[in-house]
Amino acid sequence: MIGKEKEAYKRLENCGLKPSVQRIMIMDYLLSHHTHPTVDEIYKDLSKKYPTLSKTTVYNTLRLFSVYNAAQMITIDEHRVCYDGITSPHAHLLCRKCGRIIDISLTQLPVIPESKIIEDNIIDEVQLYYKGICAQCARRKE
Amino acid sequence: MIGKEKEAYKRLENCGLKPSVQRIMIMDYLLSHHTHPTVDEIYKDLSKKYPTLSKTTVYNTLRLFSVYNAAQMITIDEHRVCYDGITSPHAHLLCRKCGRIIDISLTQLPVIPESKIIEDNIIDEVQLYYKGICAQCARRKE
DNA sequence: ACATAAAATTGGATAAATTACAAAATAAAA
DNA sequence: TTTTATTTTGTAATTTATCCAATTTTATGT
Repeated sequence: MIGKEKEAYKRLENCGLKPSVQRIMIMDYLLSHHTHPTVDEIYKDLSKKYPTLSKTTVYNTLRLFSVYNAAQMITIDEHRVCYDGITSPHAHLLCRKCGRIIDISLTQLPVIPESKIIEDNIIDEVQLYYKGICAQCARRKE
Repeated sequence: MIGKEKEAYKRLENCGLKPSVQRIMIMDYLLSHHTHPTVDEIYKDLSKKYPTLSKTTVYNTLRLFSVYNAAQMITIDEHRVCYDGITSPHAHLLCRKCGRIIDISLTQLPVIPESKIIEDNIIDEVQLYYKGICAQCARRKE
């Protein structure tokens, strides 16, 4: 296993997931592409190097990651689910112009506890989504 | 037009939307069902009383509502989009047990501005999603 | 190491959600 | 009323995601 994949391997271990070739490959993709990729993007990219990879495996694996908190499932886009290898809390912005999903730091924002009881509901996951125009597109406008 | 639909009519007017029969019907449904219904639920219910209603119309109309801020589009559930006739800011909880979407008041929670510039990004919509177990299911557990 | 059991992956079929689009109906304007 | 614009409808097509049985890989016990 090459060095780059060490981190992926560790993440899987830490989350209690057996590190198969496919899981390492997919986790490594998430850790080296902070673009909030879709299943299809990951599948298309990885199947270049590993042609027997099944799309079902990509679906199953990413879902598994999100259940085991090894990755975040993002549902900001009504059309498709995206994934994020960064599991520390932060918000996401969907740009209505370019369609990209941008990370927004929570440092200046109200801190939202990851786990909490609110009105007797037991919360185990929080997602804060913004929609609008990203900084890049806002500049390009003029 | 019966009294119940007056509110729907007004909401459409206020949001700059022409009040057609279908739009009033769909808006009225949202205003009298605070269950965060899916397109399919709305379509199935309304087509009982109005059999020629097209599902495409329901899709188009709800999308229109969300663009004109006459309703909220909710993408907390990865499988389908839901709609909410309440446009004032509040959070949503998806219960992992019963699948319902529950409204969570923001009064005790950090206030999240509806419109703001964050790190040069222009924000025009905010969605705060929680996942976990709703109070009802949590009680039922024992 | 070998046989067996368990877990993970594969790929094709299938299902569900959503959109495209052109025709028909309705409403608005001239 | 005629014309024009808007809205609705219904079918077909697309996209996303899941099901499932066969295969492959990994783990377990002898």
